[in-house]
Amino acid sequence: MNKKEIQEQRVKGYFIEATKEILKSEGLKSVSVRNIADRAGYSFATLYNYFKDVKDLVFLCVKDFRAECSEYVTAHTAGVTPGNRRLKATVLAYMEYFIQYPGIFELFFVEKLSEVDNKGNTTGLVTSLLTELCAADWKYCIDKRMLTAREATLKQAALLYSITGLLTLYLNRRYPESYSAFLKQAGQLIDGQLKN
Amino acid sequence: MNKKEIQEQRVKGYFIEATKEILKSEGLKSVSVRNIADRAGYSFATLYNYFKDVKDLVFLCVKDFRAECSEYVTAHTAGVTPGNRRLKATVLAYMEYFIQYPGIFELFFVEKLSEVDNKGNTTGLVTSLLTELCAADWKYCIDKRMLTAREATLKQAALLYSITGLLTLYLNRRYPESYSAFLKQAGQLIDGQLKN
DNA sequence: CAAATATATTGAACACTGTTCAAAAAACAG
DNA sequence: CTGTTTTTTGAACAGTGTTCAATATATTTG
Repeated sequence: MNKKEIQEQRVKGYFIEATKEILKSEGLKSVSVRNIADRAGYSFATLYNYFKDVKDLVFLCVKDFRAECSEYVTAHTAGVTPGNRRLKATVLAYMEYFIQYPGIFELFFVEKLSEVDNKGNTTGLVTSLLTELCAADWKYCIDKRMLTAREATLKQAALLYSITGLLTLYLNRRYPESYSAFLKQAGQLIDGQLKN
Repeated sequence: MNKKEIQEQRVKGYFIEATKEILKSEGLKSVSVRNIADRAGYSFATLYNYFKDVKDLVFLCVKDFRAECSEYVTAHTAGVTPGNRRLKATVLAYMEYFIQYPGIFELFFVEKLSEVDNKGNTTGLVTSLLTELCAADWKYCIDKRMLTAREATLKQAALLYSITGLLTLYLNRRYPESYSAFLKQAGQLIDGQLKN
């Protein structure tokens, strides 16, 4: 039945929305079956009629947050000169988003998936985001003969790993100790990767 | 009394040893108060007479693992030509150690500390390890006029972030998908950072 | 050595976690 | 309204970390 499917999607949406709210406000540590269900207005047991387990539900949020992060970055880099300038602005905005929502960083890069969740393919969604956001500017640099395609691929990978590492250390270990020091490191990192 | 202190350190050692065993074999997910106490031969309640909470105990393992990792790396880079060659070998051995013990990577870079645990200063122990292991070779490169001191500092930081990010993505998201692809990325990353 | 005191160890209890399942409630069909 | 199907639900179970009063073990004292 179509009606059933619509209603099912609606209820699923309530649970997903509740989970996203908790992730953005209190973070991953506060995400629990009872907590989600309370916010969604259902019993905790109802959750299991719509999702096979809580991890399944949690990782369904990745798609939405990916889109939100994408919008955040494009909104904060509108009007910046294409090429290296916008590349740097893009990466900085990307980091800003996760600094603002540490729970989403945890969800994207830290929290273990349940088991073979090849369906959602979280890894692909997560790792392709920065690549996608930078794609136009890498292409710009290649077209302007500032880089070869191979160099761009290498730099893009290096940038993804560096940024992920810096965010990991800052969010989990407060390293560097201050936000200004973090920003300085981020700047040096990006400049270092783009130079030459 | 000195006798009391010796005995206290002994019992503490039993708990720490038990925790380290679990971390190396089953990983962080299997570390629980009851699990540790069972292995140590005590009741779970006894643990709280020696440590303020389980996180306190867990992070006391960092010091030992740091030393172990250090030994692992120096043992696996003995006889390698100093400079860029040994720098690369050092970083690769450093990664190997965490690939071998993913639970220790989690402990070092992921697991949240309880509260202000400034006493143990986990962050310092963790972030200074790679720096320490590479120090002699950076110095070598500077002395040989291959790098300026400032360049070395920048490259050292970039390397720490890249390596941490690559390990994070590989251990938590299986990205890249195979170990051989991971090693290839690691090689490219190190070469890229060391070049020029 | 025996009694009194101090210390160490312990299990019960509490509040949480995720998950399952049979019973109750609601929706739908005839 | 009755009978059937679907949805929702709380009880229950096995886990988690932590606290605390009771017990068992050492140590000191008479």
